[in-house]
Amino acid sequence: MATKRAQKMEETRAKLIRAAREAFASKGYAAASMDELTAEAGLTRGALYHNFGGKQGLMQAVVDQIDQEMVERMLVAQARAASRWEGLLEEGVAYIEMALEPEVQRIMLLDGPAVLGDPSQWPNQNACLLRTTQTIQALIDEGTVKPVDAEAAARLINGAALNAALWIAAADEPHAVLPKAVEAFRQLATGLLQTEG
Amino acid sequence: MATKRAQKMEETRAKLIRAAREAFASKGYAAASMDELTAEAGLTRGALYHNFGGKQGLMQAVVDQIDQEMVERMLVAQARAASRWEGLLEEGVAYIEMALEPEVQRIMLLDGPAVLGDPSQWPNQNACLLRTTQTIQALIDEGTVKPVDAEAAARLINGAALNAALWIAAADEPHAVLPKAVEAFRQLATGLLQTEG
DNA sequence: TCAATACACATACGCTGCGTATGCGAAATT
DNA sequence: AATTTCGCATACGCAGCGTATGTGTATTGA
Repeated sequence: MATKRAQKMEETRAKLIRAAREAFASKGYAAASMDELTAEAGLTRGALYHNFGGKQGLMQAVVDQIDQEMVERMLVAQARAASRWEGLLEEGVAYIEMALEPEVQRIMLLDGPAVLGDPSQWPNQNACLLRTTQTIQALIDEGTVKPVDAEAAARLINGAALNAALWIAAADEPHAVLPKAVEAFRQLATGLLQTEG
Repeated sequence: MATKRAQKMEETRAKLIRAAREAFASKGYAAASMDELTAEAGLTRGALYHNFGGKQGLMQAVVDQIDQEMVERMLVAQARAASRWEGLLEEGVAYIEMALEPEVQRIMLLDGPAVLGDPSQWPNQNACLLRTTQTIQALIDEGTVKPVDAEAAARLINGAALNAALWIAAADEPHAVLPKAVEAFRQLATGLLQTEG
C-alpha cells in the first residue's frame, strides 16, 4: 500500500494547490503572499518549499492542474460535435468560454506566461495545443483542411481564441460580446477549409 | 520657451525609460531591481518615484513607447501593400516579425499583460489593435470582408499573429518556421473574405 | 539683481516577503 | 524497542519596494 506519509503528503500538496489557486486568481501571482497562502491552508512556508521548491514551483503545479482540466473540457466539447471540423470549432468555443472564468484568465492567460514563459514550452507540453494540432492534422489528412502546417494553424487558432477570450472577459458585458466573438471565430476558421475545386 | 527644468525632466524621463527597456527586456519585470536600473541611468529611485510614481508607472511608460513604435512600423507595412486587404495581411506579418525581437516579446507579450492587465484596456487604447479594427471596418464597408464585428475580428487576427510570433520566437530555428507561420496566417485570414455570391 | 519660493531629485528609514539553515516529532525500518 | 528517515515548522538574513525628509538649483517677483 501507499505509505501513510505519502498519503499525507499528497493531501498537503492538494491543500497548498487549492489555496494557491484561490490566492493567485484573486490577487495575482506577484501580490500573493506565501505566508498568507500557506496559513490559509493551515501550513507554513516550510511545507511549500519542501513540496514545490518555491513560489514558482507552486505556480507550475497550479498551472498544470488547470491545464489538465481545460483539456478535459475540450475533449467533451469535441466529442459532442457532429463532425471533426465542427469538433475543432467547438474546441475553440469551449476555450473561449473557459477563459471567461477569472481564475483561468488571471492564472493561465496573464500571469502564467510571465512567470513560466511561453506556454508552448511548458512541461505539460501544453496539452490543449497538442490536441488542437492533432485534430487539425487529421482534418488535413482527410482533405477537409488545406495542407498548411498543422502546428502553425493550431497556434493561430488557439491564439485567436485566447485573445477573443481576453477581450470578452475585459468587456463591460462579457455575455453580450461573447456571441460576436464566437461568430467571428467561426468565420475566421473557415479560412483553413479546403476550397473545393 | 520651455523652461530648463522641463527640458531636464524630459531628459531624465528618457534616460529612465531607456534603462528600463534594457532591464525589463533582459531580466524581466519582476527580477529587474529599481536600484540597479536607476543607477544604470545615473540616477536614484527618487527620480523614478517623482516622474513615474513607481515601478508600475515606469512599465506603463515603457509599454506606451514600444507600442507607439509598433504602430509606426505597422503603418509603414500597410502603406507598402497594393490593396487594403493586402495591407491588413502585411500588418499582421509585420506584427509577427516584430515579436521576434526579444524586447517586444518579453515586455509587450509576456510581462506587460501580467503587470498592466489586458492590453486592450491599456490607456494607450492599444494603438495597434485600434488600427487593425479601423482597417477591417473599412474592408467591411467596401465589401471585401464579411460583415462580422470589426473589433472581434481585429482581436482574433491580432491574437493569431501574436501567438504565431511567440511560437516562432520559442522555436529552435525561428527563421525556419517564420514562413510556415506567415503562410498559415494568410490562409486563416481568408476566412474573413466575402464569399463571392 | 537679489530675496523668496518651487520643485526635481537624493538620502534615509521601515516594512514586507522570499529563500535557506536548522530543529522537531511522527512514521518507517531493523 | 532502538534507530533512522523525512515531512514540516521555526528562526534568521537579506533584497527590494514605498514613503518621509533633506538639499541644491531653477524660477518667480519686486
